[in-house]
Amino acid sequence: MQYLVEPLRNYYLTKYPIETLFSFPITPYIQVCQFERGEFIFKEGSYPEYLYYLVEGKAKLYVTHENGKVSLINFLQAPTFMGEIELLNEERISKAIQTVTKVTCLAIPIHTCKEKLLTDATFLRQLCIFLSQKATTISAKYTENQVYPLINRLAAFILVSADHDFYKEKHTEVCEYLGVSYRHLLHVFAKLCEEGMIKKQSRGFMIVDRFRLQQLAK
Amino acid sequence: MQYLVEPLRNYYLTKYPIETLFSFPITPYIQVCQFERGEFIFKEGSYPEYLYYLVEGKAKLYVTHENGKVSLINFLQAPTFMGEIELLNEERISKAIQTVTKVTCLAIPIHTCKEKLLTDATFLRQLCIFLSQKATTISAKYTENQVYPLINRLAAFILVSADHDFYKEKHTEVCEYLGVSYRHLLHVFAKLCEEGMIKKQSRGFMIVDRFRLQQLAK
DNA sequence: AGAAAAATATGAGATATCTCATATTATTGT
DNA sequence: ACAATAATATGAGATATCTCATATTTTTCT
Repeated sequence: MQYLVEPLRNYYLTKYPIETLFSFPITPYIQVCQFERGEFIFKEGSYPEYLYYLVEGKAKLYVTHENGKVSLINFLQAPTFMGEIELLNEERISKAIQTVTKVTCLAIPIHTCKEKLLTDATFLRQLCIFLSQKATTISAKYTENQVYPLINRLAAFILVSADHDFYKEKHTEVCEYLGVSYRHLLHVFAKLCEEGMIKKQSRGFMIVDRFRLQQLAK
Repeated sequence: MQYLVEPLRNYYLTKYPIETLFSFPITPYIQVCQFERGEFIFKEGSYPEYLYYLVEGKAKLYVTHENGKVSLINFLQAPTFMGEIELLNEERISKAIQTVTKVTCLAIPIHTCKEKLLTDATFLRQLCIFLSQKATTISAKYTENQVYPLINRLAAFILVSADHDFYKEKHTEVCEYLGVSYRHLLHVFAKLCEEGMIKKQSRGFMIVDRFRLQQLAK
């Protein structure tokens, strides 16, 4: 991870104006930082020093269970806060965040800003909206996981993540996200191919029958 | 549902002081209302008129899927807000809330109070804390659902919900809460009995080997 | 460029969970 | 008190999903 200095710092602050989320001038407090692909933004167990606002790149939020299995709770994409739960509850970090691509964040130091933040109605309102949407998304995802078999959820996932009818996500990430074993994920991919809805290519799958895929996804 | 009048209204307002959650005097706006067991507090699809604060009783929050299955997302117990997500996002209600016992709520009319609420830092901060805890609870529940088979989760559930080593929850509710079929829930109860960890009684189960149950629950 | 690590692939067998059918018992409303 | 409704119970068979083992290919690091 590295902190950006001027003029780069200012470039990002201008490109992603964050002041509107606060009722006081936040810019002087903010550091702009970049994480390499694969770096950890938060590790389970520590206390966060910054509240981050992700502006570029993609990261994943996950938890490691006692039995060693990992659940990928969500992919995080701009714009999103990270570390807000710990800010509110003075807790240790219970979920790791690791970048998937190079990531740029605006970092608000908790030590110096906490009091200001927790009494700022503008910020708190934004945070409420953000948190409520997060809760809604997560609970929707998991109730669906529970009620539909993988073939339906995978059809839906292929549709939302394909770009120009071409799907190329990593199986290793997707099986954690959808909460199934790697093996089973491949079984179901094979089935969708057999049924002629998608077709395997060198580095991904081509959607060949969008209509039937949509029906499966419901 | 019925609204309580004085002196009962005042009795509840005194017993459950809610003013501390706001920076302005909220009491004049509040109605106290009671729902009978089994009544709906929210039905999917409508817009809420009140933000409720549950002070007595127990309710369940659930969602009905397109395939007709129902997921019980969470049991709601005092103290908790209901309808806060719709207040923040101006959305239709996407999750039904039905009471499990008789329920008493403090009801804040959205129509008259919305602006005041959404600019009140004290309230917003409380709501942020509430929402973040809700998000944490729900995501913990579902990631566990996904990673542990029912026998482990049921062991844990029996331990937390038993009273003096006696478990007497309704199977019909529990299978929805744990996200499995009724049939499968009973299979696993039978298994725990066979293994001698619990023992069936006329209207519930007695815990007879707490230690092994705890090991299963991990 | 070569070694190490990560991702992909596939088989075989086990098990967790579901669907549907049907019967009995308890609870609730009138 | 009785009818209606909800909850409990159990069997049989299907299927969704997991575990483990192992091989190949691709990507990353030095």
